[in-house]
Amino acid sequence: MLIGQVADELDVPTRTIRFYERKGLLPEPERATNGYRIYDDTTIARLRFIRNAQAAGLTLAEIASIIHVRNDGTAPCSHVDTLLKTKLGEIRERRRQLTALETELTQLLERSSQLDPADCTAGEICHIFTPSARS
Amino acid sequence: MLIGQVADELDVPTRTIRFYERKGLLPEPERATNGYRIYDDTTIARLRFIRNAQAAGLTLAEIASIIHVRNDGTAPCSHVDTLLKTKLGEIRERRRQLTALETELTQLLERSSQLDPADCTAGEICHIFTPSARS
DNA sequence: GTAAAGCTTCTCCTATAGGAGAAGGTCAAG
DNA sequence: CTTGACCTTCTCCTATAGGAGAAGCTTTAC
Repeated sequence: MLIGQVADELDVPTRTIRFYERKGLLPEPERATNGYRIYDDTTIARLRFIRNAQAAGLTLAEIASIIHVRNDGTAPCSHVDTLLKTKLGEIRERRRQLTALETELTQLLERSSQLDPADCTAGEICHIFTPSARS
Repeated sequence: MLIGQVADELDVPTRTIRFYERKGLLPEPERATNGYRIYDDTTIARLRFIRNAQAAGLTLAEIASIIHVRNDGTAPCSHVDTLLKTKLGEIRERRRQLTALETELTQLLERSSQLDPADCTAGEICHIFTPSARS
């Protein structure tokens, strides 16, 4: 298959396939005599794997690390397990931050609804952000 | 004050102050005869404002837009209010996504704990991500 | 035979918020 | 008079996941 056919089948831009190759996510493909890349079904499977891993929130660098372990001849399962656990921790932490930010924003909006723009001076730019002195 | 003093007072790198100036977040300061930037307390206030707005999750571009409105002579309160509401929506959406991702990851990890690495074949890279056929 | 579509490589660009280093001018203290 | 600390501008680099365009082959179709 040529790159365009692979691209069509998976609905991925050809640019992305070359990009993955540069990043080490796809092996260097064979070339036809004219220099065109030639792929087989293993590439399709590989691209599907990448997509699944991305859906789990892994970055391309992390996905690449999985592939490298596999290329070393080892089943990357335990590595994947570690990655997923770490990722889960990151997501929970990020979610905690967003929750805090949501609270903060809600308070600012509440505050905003009670302030009069006429009281907003140039020096503070906008008094919605000015820490209130109320104890 | 010279840039280093401002930097020390707010615990911000001097590079960041120049960076904000380039981005239009700080006005071009006066210069001493030797070319050094000279600041007064309004700059300190401005930097505090930027920090508060950043803490509310606004990007520097959004903060710049607030400052521009203020520079046009208008109280930016309603603009800020709109920005904050939009931001709140974004945060909620992002949080929803993260929640979904957390569920997905939890399931993958559950799955991982039940799979045997010995069954993981090279073609699929790692079978943890292989969609299970179980109905 | 020519036009369109597909392929190749090259380089730069996007947004985000700065960080890093180079090369040089300036200023205060010893 | 020199050293160290401070300031100046310039340019490139970080991570993320590609997107965009240029210039040039090749292949397919009419």
